[in-house]
Amino acid sequence: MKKAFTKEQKQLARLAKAMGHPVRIAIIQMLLSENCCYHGDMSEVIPVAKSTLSQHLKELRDAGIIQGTITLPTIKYCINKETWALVQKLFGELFSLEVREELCEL
Amino acid sequence: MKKAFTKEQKQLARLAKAMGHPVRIAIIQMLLSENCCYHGDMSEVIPVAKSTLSQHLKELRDAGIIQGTITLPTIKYCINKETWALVQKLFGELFSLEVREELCEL
DNA sequence: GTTTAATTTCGTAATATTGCGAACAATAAT
DNA sequence: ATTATTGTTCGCAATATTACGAAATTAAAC
Repeated sequence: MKKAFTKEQKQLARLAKAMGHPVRIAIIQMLLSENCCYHGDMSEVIPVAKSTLSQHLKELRDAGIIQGTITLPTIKYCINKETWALVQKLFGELFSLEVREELCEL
Repeated sequence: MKKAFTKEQKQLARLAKAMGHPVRIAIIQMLLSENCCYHGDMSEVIPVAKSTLSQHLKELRDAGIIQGTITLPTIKYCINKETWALVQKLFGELFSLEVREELCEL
């Protein structure tokens, strides 16, 4: 029987997709290791035009993975802790499924 | 200084991207829980046309996450254990970076 | 009030993704 | 030989992604 996708499948796919680009991985790593930083900080390190960086920041924001606080003229970005906890939970659940040995030879 | 992306950033992005669709999450979950199965088995459960399912299987194959063995007239799919271990390692490294509390209020 | 700084939004182009049904393999069964 | 069975590939259309520079935004600094 065909079933619609579960909420968790959709969430996981959404979050994985948001992480599916080197620029966005770099942003996430930077925010995780430095906790908070600004567009400009990231722009100095990540090899992409500023406007492109903005687009990637927006996608991570839309996925809920990061959040920004306006402290004009800059914007401070950081990881959204709730969403990040969800990311860890959902991927953790997937990783907890053990790959059985027996049946999987090529 | 702008740096090119590291190999790991590119790998992680590639793998995340491959997981960034509900159909592909469903495939991965099914292969993890049943270890191996056939296109037909998945087609009965996953709400998408067979040709579309094939495309998603191909993408997961191209990313190295799954592999298929031909046992005509069927093809048996299963998780690629090496790649799956890499997925766990790379995401694990990302998750091991703790989100610091202090600086991240909205 | 004009300039400066930091970032986003707009416009645009190139490419990629997603989805479907129809047509195509490749073999087993009749 | 013909017909099922199981998947894949093809052709096509709609939409989304990625990228860049130029223009717009917003408020502080002069």
